[in-house]
Amino acid sequence: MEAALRAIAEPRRCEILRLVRDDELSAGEIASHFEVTRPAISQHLTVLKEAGLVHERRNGTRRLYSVRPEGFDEVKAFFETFWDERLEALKREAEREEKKKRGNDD
Amino acid sequence: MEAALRAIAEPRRCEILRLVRDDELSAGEIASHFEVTRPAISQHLTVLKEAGLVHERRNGTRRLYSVRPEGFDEVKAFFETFWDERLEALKREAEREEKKKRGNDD
DNA sequence: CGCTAACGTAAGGCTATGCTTACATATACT
DNA sequence: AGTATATGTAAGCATAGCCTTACGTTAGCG
Repeated sequence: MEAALRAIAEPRRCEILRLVRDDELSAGEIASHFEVTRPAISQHLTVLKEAGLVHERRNGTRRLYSVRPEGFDEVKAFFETFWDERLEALKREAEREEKKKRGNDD
Repeated sequence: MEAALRAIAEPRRCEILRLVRDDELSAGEIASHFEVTRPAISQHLTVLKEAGLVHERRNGTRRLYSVRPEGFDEVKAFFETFWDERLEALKREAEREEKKKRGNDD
């Protein structure tokens, strides 16, 4: 999870994700969209892959990258549960208040 | 947006967000939950505040922090539109394919 | 006022990270 | 086998980020 968030938080990687979101692109094609050198992009791709956000498929000497939706699902789930737990906590609090009120009616 | 993602991606800040998600806590109360020094937490709180993820309310000499749901909404919206745009792109691609197929029936 | 409590801010150290220039690897093609 | 193409990996540098200690600031209280 944390790896995925850190990976997405980097602007260049976020841009790469946009590129491979719609099309499956080779490392070279991806790199051609940026000003930085090819190795820099290669390193970003490694980070994204290890974070589970992209999928790598080899075809001959080329490596084709595409977005991996399951990785994003994980992040989305994090945000969902974050608020679910909040609601749970608020509900428990409300019940506690209710009980207190009934116990010693101040 | 990017600021919010970077802010959340940091483990300590993520933990802080969990703390102030359910309760409004003072800077000192938040700091007491961690091993690191109080100034370190203060700096994290500044980052979270500038990212729009927490709200600061002053009460006397204390500063009370609580989560700011709108900040999270922004991040959630990012993920939503990310996939919406993807679907749009896929749809356009499909239509292009369809047209091509009809044009020269190979 | 002077003092204390609860903070934020500044300056500096250390590590992580993003980038670059080499270099290594691996697949295809002749 | 020998060369070219597409790519990852290594080493090193510069900057950003997290932490600590020291100091500034603001609100309450005698």
